[in-house]
Amino acid sequence: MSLQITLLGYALLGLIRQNDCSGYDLRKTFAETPMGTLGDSPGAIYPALRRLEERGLIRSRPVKGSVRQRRELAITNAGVKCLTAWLTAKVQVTDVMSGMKDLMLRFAFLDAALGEAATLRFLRSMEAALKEYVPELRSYFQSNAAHMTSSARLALESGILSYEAQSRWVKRAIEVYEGKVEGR
Amino acid sequence: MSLQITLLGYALLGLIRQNDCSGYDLRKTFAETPMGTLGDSPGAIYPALRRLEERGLIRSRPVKGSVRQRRELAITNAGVKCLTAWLTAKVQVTDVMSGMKDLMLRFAFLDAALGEAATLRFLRSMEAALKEYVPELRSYFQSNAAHMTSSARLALESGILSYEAQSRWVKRAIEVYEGKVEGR
DNA sequence: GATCACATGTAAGAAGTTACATGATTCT
DNA sequence: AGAATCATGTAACTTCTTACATGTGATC
Repeated sequence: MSLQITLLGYALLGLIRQNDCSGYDLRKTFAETPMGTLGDSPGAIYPALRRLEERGLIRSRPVKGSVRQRRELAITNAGVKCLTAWLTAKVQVTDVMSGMKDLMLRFAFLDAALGEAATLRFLRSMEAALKEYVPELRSYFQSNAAHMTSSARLALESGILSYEAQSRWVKRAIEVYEGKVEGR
Repeated sequence: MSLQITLLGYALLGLIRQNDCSGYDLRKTFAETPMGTLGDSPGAIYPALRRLEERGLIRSRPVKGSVRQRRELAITNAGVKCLTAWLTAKVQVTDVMSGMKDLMLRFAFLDAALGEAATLRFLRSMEAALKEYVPELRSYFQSNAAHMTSSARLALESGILSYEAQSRWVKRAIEVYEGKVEGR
């Protein structure tokens, strides 16, 4: 039973952990922030919430005081545990390969949920994965650039540049958090 | 009827246009190139190919000479038309918002399929979309950075940096193609 | 009185994932 | 002979998209 939780599911879980809120509030959050690309349609959010509740990761109850029909959502202990497992999982090369979106969502929730030391561990793990992947990409580029069209070559270069930009960002972020963790 | 074609569908269409090939060849391509993230499972590819054929965008026929049971795929006129429409569509801000993956796939196919002038048009369209989106992101950052956690702030910065890296790349790519188009 | 914002959902259908199924051919 | 590779597919399941459905309270 249960098995995997989608990115949308984790996003909902992470937001609910930060503040108890309603499904409608969550939709608004998606609509108004750069997280919007995760899907802001009720047809995705409400079923995802129901699944989280079925799995015991959140609890919902109608709000008494309110005149409107509003259900307030709260994370459970099991939910916190599940979110933590996701947040602390080692960053694999395949995670980096499939794009930064998932990783950045994890990172955005990290320090509020688990503190600075955990955030730093995440960043170092991400740095290691990038250090493994970027040379792979570069070596693919060097072997294949010759027989690719200009645009395909440039497209690949764009990917490499973007991972290099991520690498620089990660380095800077580590410095920021090293300062925080050490400087107490 | 028919309606939309997924990114995987366009990827298949684009690859078949470049070289007639089999489903197995396509799987190998996905497995061996950085395009792999589009999905290399037979359960995705074969149904996607069937849909393309049902819509008249590709044709398949068993290869006679070959001993193995192998179907060779070829693009039809309708397929070329459909691919061209996708490749030449104006880049919207929403396209940029949902990530560079789709756009870079389009770009990778562009010059072999439609030549340098079309590639340049695409790049300029993409540049315009980025010029609209990056300031939006920056302004969101400025309004909200104050009440965000450090990690959420850094995550957003990472997104901004990555779009800025894209902007620089696009500028350089435009220069490359301007040289090509003018320098004849 | 109508329309907008709040608030929650369902229904139909498309597409992807994982795992399985099948069979031929080449390599060891 | 057995294993790996070539080659094509199906089945069950999960999830997302788009569009619709429903109803309240506030605003014009």
